[in-house]
Amino acid sequence: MKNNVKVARVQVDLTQAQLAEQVGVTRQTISLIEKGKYNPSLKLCLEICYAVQKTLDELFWIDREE
Amino acid sequence: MKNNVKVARVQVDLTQAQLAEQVGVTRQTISLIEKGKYNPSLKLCLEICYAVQKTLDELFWIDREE
DNA sequence: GAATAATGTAATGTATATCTTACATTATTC
DNA sequence: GAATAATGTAAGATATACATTACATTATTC
Repeated sequence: MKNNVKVARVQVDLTQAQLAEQVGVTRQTISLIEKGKYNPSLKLCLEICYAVQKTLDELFWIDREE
Repeated sequence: MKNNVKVARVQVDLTQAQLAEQVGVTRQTISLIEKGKYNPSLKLCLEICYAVQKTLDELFWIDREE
């Protein structure tokens, strides 16, 4: 499972801490999601999409190779 | 938070039990997700998309009215 | 290059997604 | 309409997303 959260976050000029605050989680949670170490909840994914102005499909996908 | 899982599942002619087996969870989990009583993990959402041949954006969205 | 901001990550605690088992209700089939 | 399939849901157990606190490392700014 992979994601584009980091790229999208930088594109809207947010730090991890700022994104975290906007979506209502801690900075650590954002960090772990960007690193692919968490399997985030749908609700959090949708909040992130809203904050970075992307769709679910643009941000998240299954990488069936790994 | 709302979803179209039930409609999409019926469209591909699967029962809750069949979809559950395909995505590797129990029937109860599918039932609760369709009812909107769970906030499923991204991984499970992606598995469901694959099974019912829909994209994340087609199946899941935030309903900001409720 | 020193100060500061941003990010990585570890330990421990909590909330909740999901499982297991079980039974009740509703829809479908003969 | 009786039998069966499909679905709803409840109780208790387990795994893990996420919080909290804290510190280390890396990037940025003056």
